[in-house]
Amino acid sequence: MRLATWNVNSVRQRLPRLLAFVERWEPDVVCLQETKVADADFPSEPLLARGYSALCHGQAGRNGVAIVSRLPLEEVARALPGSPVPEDARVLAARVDDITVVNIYAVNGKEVGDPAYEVKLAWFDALHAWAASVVDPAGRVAIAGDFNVTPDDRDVHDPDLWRGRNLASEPERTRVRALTDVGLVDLGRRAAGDVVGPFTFWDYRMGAFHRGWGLRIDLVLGSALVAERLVSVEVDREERKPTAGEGKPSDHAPVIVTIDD
DNA sequence: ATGTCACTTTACAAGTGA
Repeated sequence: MRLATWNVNSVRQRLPRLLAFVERWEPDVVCLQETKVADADFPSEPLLARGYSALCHGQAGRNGVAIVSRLPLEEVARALPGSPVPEDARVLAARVDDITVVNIYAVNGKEVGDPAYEVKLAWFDALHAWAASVVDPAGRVAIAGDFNVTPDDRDVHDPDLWRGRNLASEPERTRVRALTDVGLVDLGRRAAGDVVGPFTFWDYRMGAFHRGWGLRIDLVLGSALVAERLVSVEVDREERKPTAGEGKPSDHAPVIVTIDD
């Protein structure tokens, strides 16, 4: 199975690139974040024409997640129990083949000290509690999405600059470690080994992509039975370039995970 | 560190969230 995750920053703005992406990679499943569209306005038809159905949990203008698949999808959940922001569309889970795919768009947190940062930590606590009760350690589970956290300093272009700041602070990293302690493996890090990156996000401002100022915040966590079948994890870095396709790029690059069937 | 982008609104500019 080929499973991708991509924060598209508006699925309608990114539609030509999304269609080109599925034709280029032929993924079985794509988890999208920041679709920024109500379910009724999700662009299902051009995806259906390419053999992909979509399950969406959206809202107008902000947040929004969707799972796009060429394999049958069976919805498992569309809410995070105990979320401090229950009105936000941030979670969607579905059964695909023999894998439970959980698509998440984590709270950004703005900056350490901001009330939104405390909401972020509480949101991860709710995710951990839910995962600990729902994720069957003996089952096949993948939690994919925009975590808005760099798991450690290898995931940051300049650790000294980022030390202690939102996206790199210790309390958020502790929350992500709590998820891996449930028995989930960070597949991107396992595939890459002990190197810097590969990054998946570059801010739109300051020419961050051109300057290499990236972060690895788009992750796929897999249960043991998924991790043992891991073949590869790739980042479609080309897709972040303004010249890579029609229209402007998202500030995130897609991550593509291949798992042996 | 913030040189941009996408969205919204009693809309033709400014605020917001990232």
